[in-house]
Amino acid sequence: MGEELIAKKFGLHLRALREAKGISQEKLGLTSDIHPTYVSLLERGINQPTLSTIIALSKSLGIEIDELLSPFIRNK
Amino acid sequence: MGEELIAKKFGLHLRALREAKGISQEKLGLTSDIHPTYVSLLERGINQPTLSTIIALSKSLGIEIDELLSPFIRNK
DNA sequence: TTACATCACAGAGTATACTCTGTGGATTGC
DNA sequence: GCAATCCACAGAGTATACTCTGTGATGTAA
Repeated sequence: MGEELIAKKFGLHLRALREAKGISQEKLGLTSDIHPTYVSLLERGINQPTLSTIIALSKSLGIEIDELLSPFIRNK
Repeated sequence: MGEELIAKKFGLHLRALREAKGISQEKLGLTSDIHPTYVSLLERGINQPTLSTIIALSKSLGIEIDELLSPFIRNK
């Protein structure tokens, strides 16, 4: 799987999870200590997150890491 | 959780998984297309992986992502 | 001893993750 | 109309992820 595809899949899933929570990129950025413009970059699949970013996002979204990364895990 | 602690926890776990498989950093690097010296940096907790690196490592180790990231997932 | 495997580590370079400031478009509600 | 919210996006900067080459230490086996 190419890196671009990985970033796109992650971004779409992140956006879906955030919208399911009904919060804005701005608010997600505040609670996760990630710059809102970077949340936008992640959701659009332009950049891909590092481990600490993944952890911060899942914590801020109130979900486990394997749910945030479920598109990359079989049988989930 | 600080970024350094995250990198250290990940590194220790990665090393344990690799040694459990009985393969060298060199071989893991070859099969995952990650430079062996970088595998060393990850295992020593000096750097932390991006999502694509996490995916490449788990695939090369023959495990799922949530097993590679289990130190950061509750109830695992 | 020699040779080989495995790894830590340094140093230098490139690519990209991430921050920050700002602009502007598309809503929505007053 | 105006104001406010939400977001895409540009541009510039800093931090760090990642590659590559090389050296040396350790252990093990011929």
